[in-house]
Amino acid sequence: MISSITATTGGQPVFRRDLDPNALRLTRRKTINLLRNCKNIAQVPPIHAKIIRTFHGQDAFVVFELIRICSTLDSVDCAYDVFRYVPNPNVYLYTAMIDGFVSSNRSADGVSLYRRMIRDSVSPDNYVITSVLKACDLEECREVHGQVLKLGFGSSRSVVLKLMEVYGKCGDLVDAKKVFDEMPERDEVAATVMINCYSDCGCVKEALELFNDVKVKDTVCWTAMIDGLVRNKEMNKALELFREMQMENVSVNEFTAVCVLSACSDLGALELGRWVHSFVESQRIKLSNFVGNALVNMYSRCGAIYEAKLVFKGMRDKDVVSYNTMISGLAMHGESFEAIKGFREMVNRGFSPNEVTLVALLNACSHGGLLDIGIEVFRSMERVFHVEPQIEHYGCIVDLLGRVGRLEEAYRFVENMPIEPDHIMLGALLSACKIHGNMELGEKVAKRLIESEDSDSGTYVLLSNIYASSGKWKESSEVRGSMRDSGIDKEPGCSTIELDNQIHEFLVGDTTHPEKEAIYQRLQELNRVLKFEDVMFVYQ
DNA sequence: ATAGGGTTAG
Repeated sequence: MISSITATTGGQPVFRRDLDPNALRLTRRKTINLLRNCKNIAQVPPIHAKIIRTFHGQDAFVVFELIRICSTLDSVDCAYDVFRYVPNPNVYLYTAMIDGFVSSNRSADGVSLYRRMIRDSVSPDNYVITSVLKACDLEECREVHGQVLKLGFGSSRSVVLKLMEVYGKCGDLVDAKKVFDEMPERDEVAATVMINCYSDCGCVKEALELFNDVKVKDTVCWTAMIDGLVRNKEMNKALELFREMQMENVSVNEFTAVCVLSACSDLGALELGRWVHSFVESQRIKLSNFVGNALVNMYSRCGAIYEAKLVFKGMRDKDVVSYNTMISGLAMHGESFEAIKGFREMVNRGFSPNEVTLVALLNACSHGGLLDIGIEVFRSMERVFHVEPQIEHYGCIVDLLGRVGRLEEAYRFVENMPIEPDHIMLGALLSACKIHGNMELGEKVAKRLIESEDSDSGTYVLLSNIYASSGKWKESSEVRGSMRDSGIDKEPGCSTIELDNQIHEFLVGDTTHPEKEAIYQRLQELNRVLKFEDVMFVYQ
């Protein structure tokens, strides 16, 4: 990217003499349109060069557009290169730049730019305040809140709504509620934001109470409540609310469909998912990428990989998320080579794989036992795809080594990693130790897990099983005992299954289902089949 | 010229 400069000769800016105000306006219009049509950051530099020639990088309207385009094209550094050479940026430019930082997950840069703006005595408006609030943590939010009151933006609707939202996101329900209560007209929009605050803080009960108090609820309000329930893992309640919504004749849109599909994915509610699919088609709800991706995800996670592929194939403007969803689904179903094929197609079509793509691809390798490919992918992550390996990627490699039985190597890998292992990674290693019968290493890993205090009941159970299977009965029962003492055995395992549009829920040790005898008998049969298949697999 | 309630991948 070319750096914008103020062209000077002997200290004086040079302006093109042949541009009268009308011509300037026309050129500005044309340039902005050119910028808006850019699909790729590579198309921007020639236009930028022209902007420097024509406007000397000083026309706020054009620069504003330039900053926004660079940001939307995932090139916030280019946007900043433009911004930092503007001598006295106005509040519009600050807003665009802060927004750019926020959407690239660079909140700290957004906040410090806002501070610089205040220091440079540029008066904030309600737009820039809502922008910077998105970047704030709790302390910064309080600071901006103070300024808001001092500067008289306390009655700006968008500012107040954003303040509530950020307080909620930061877990400060008290202040969110305070702002809400102080609003002169608490309409359904404000209530929707407050419902989200409750959901963000895990207060489902309060969210539902407020929801029930809202007199006239529109699609957005219903959708927010359904989504809040989904995010808090109250799937059945979410689906119940969805049915209620339709009985109240509130129209369902693509947002609602995506939320419900996400609930179906979690519950494995294939039939309801299919129903939402046909509902989307019959209601002519826009089959956007959001909906398409949610459908692909729902079908894969409900075990219907064929239908997932069908939806995926039918999507015309697939994006990175579409590919990631499909590759993850294929990996989940053990179709490792299909997943790799999907990855190749994605790269060939010019998409840049991101960190999620690489997790999916590594998972595919792991599930297929493709050690060499997996290691190769991991090694090329940074060099070829410019993705810095995160804990999830390291975890995939540990999983991969563990699965193929190279446990010592996996342990060495963990010890040599530049980051600390988390309980998920150690848990994967632990179960690999159990599967491959490496008791010494298993014991070492389990102890490390329990010391880290991040362990769940599963760790204790596995450690106790490891002791039991090597005849160390005393140690085994001691582990069970310390599990009870630590109160960690309280979390009940839960699973659900959908049958004839009914979601059946089962808790660990649950014997309340009317058909429990038939269910447990069938379970035992399945266990025998699985054991047999496992043995066959080993001796193949 | 800008924002202002709800969505997908691990």
